Amino acid sequence: MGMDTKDKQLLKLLQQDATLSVNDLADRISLSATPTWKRIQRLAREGPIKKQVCLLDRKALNVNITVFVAIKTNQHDPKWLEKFATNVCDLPEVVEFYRMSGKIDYLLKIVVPDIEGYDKIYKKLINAAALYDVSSSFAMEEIKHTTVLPLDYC
Amino acid sequence: MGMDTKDKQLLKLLQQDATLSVNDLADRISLSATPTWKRIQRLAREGPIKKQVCLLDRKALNVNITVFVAIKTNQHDPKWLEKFATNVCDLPEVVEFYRMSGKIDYLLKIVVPDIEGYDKIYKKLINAAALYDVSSSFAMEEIKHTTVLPLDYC
DNA sequence: AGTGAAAGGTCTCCGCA
DNA sequence: TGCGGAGACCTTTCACT
Repeated sequence: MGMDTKDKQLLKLLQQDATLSVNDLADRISLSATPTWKRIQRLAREGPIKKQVCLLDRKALNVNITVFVAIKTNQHDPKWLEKFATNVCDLPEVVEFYRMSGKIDYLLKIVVPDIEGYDKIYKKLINAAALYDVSSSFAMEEIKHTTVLPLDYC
Repeated sequence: MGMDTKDKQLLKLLQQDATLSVNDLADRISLSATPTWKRIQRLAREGPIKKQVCLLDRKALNVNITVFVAIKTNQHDPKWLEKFATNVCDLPEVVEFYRMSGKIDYLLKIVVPDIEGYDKIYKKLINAAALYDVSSSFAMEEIKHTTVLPLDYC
C-alpha cells in the first residue's frame, strides 16, 4: 500500500502516543479531522497499524528481571517441536520467542520477579523440552526498550 | 500501591486492547463507568500504566529482519561507555539494548529490512564502539512477540 | 469505594468541492 | 483527496450513598 509523508507522520505520532485525539493529529500533520481520521482507519484496516495497547511498567508488576535463554537442540521432529513451541508460548513469562540461525536454535526472552522465579520457568522449559542444551544470560540494565519501529525503510 | 482483582483485570484487558471504552471495561469488570474510570486514572498516574501506543507491523514497515547483536568489550571507561550508549540509543533500528551479566557485555536487538540494512547498522556500531567484539544472530522466525506482561506476580 | 445523571468533547458519517 | 457540520457515542465531573 502506498504511504505518503502524512501517513508516516501519523504513524510516527501514534507509535509514541496513541492517546492523541484525531484533532490533535490533524493539526500536527496540517490536515483537517476527517481526512486524518480516514487515513488512520485505512492504516489500521489494510496498513501497518496492528493494535493499540497500554504498555505497563515491569517494576510495578514485579517482573523486573529480564533473562535471555538460548536453546540448542538436535531434535528436529516437527511434531515434537510444535508441541514444544505451544508449551513455551503458553508461558506468560516468555515475552519473545525466536527460531534462530547459527549455533543457537531458539532464543527466548523471559521476564521474572527474581532468581527463584527464573528457576521455576527454567524447570518448566526443560520439562517442555527435555534433553536440550539451555544457557541463560541475565540483563543487568535495560538501556533502551522501545516499541517504536523505524519508518525510514518504507 | 495496592492492586486488587479488578485493577488486575483492567490491566489485563488494557494490555491487550487499549481501544476498549470505559463502558466496555466497566461491564467486563462488573462495575459502573465512574469507578472504572477512576481506577484507570490511578493506574496511569501512580501505577503500572506507562503509556498507550499503536503497535505497527514490521513487515508493512519493511523491517522484517530481527538481529540480535552480542557485544563484548574490555573497555570500561565510564565516559566512553556513556558515549557509546548514547550513540547506540540514537539508532532507530536498535529497539532493545541491555547491559548483560556473564560473557556478553551488551545485547542489542535490531530490526532491518535486509542483510544490507544490517551491514549498515553493523558498520555504525563498530564505528561507535571501535575495537569491540561483535557477534550477530539472525532470527529466522518470530514465534512469539508480545508486549503483554504477566500479572501473576503482583 | 460505589452509583446515576448531566455536560462537555471526540469520533464518525454525510453531503459537497 | 480534501472540507465542514450534525448526530451519536464516550469521557469526565458532580451530587449523593
